[in-house]
Amino acid sequence: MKTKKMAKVFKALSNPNRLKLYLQIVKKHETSYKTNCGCLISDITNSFNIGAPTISHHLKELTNAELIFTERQGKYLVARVNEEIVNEVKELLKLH
Amino acid sequence: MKTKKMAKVFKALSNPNRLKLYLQIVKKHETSYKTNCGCLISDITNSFNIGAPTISHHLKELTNAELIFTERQGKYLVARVNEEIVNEVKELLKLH
DNA sequence: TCCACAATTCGATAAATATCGAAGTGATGG
DNA sequence: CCATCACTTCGATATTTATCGAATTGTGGA
Repeated sequence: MKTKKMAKVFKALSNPNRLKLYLQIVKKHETSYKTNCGCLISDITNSFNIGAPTISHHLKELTNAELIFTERQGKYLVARVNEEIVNEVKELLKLH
Repeated sequence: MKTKKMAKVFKALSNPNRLKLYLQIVKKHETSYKTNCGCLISDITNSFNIGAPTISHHLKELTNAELIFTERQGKYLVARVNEEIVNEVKELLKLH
């Protein structure tokens, strides 16, 4: 069932704060594209007016929907965009 | 705030049944593209195993997110896809 | 070793939502 | 007219969810 998986992706993007979070990760991802160094979450956290537990929760949702990958680098958490799934979304929304 | 509007669109697509509903409308839309005759809801309703009130609710959500337009034609309700907003979504998800 | 910092887990709560059945509306065909 | 059909509205309910503060874990630097 592809719709179910896609619905999950849309749900992950359906909260304004979480969408903003995702877009930030995308943006950082682009900025650091050559080095592929990913995106430090702590940088983002400070620019949001929601608490760290909530950020953590949102990241888990994004990860669960396979929109991002996260990886621990020592003290910090690094996020990377999964471009594959974005392409699936665009494919689904293709109009003729 | 564009993210808020887009989050609403994603929320509208975040329920599996509602996504399926939307995709059906898209499909019918394509089928009847030349005649631009839109999509009869009652046709769709019968192929879903959820009640009419729920369908009605979902249609309102899709309309509210501006993903579709609906129009009454006598006894029936006709739905049309708003291609404009799909393009906005694709624009937002554009990776570089 | 201990402190400060980044992030997670836990428990709680208020708000949103998907779905239903029953009742209501409005158009059509007999 | 009246019955039927397509859809909507209403009221209820169970589930999900966004967010918080407090406590916890784990890492690196002093």
